[in-house]
Amino acid sequence: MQDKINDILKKNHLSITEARKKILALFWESGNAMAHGDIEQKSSEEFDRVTIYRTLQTFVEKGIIHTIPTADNSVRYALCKDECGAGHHHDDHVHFICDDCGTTYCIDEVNVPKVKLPKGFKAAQTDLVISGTCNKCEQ
Amino acid sequence: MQDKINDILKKNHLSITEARKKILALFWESGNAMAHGDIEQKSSEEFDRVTIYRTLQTFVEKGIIHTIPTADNSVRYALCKDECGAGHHHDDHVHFICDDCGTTYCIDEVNVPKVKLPKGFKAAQTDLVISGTCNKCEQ
DNA sequence: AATATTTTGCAACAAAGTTGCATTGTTGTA
DNA sequence: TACAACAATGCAACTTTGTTGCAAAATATT
Repeated sequence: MQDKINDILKKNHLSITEARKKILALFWESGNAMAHGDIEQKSSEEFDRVTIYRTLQTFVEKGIIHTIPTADNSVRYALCKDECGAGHHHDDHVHFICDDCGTTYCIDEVNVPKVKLPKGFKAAQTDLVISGTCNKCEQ
Repeated sequence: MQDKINDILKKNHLSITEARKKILALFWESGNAMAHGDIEQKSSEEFDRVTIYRTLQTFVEKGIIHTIPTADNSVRYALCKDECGAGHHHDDHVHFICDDCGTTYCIDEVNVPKVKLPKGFKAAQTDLVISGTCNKCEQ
């Protein structure tokens, strides 16, 4: 996995640093989306808060991760599909946020339907955000 | 309009106060979604920041307004359809956020398609968030 | 290995949101 | 309408979240 991570960083002309390797690895291990706070905790204060902010920002700019809209104000990040292995890039995402445990899932099986917008509106990105109860939290 | 506003507040067992009347009126006048900051500006610092936070929170709890997920971390609020006059309540929303001017539109003409989720996932709310260029910002 | 470039951590700051409590405003009742 | 009960507001202090500039450290380039 370390090789894969190095590849991604090289491909994006980024220096290979401890912080970037660790944070990328965290995304892989978790599988789900993570908020800044999650990363801060999971890296057990190994890196400065500022470094994490800047790393996430860099990753978003390079298209390695993407932000997920949430109704509360917590920004969450997840690996872009490109980097998930599927190998095709697109800007449409379906995400499921569990109201119980807060976990954010990327739902890849579902396609975002094309929406016909009123005249003059041009879509650049479409996010379908579904909240409810996940399969771990249902009784 | 003042009557309508009073009705809504009464119906929800809320005291009729200046702050609530003014903030509800702002939502009507604007037509679009508003962030906390917008409200603070538009009420020209008539009310304490804390009052605005608490009022918005109360309105959300009572189902008078709802939050809109956004990819940046700005929480936005909009009137629920119930209170918009359409008279039917549902938890599915289509919103358009302009990357240029930042305006958030509630797109009512479009229906959120029902999405089939993996086993064990139960949807409570579905938000379709589209970002791009609005009809005022296109050249 | 030495230099150029990039990244990091620190400090200081700005913005956003929260909490407790005394004061004020609103409501229901006599 | 006046009074008591209750709810909402404003203030102050605080926490959390995110940003910026700059020197020190790590990484890349030759």
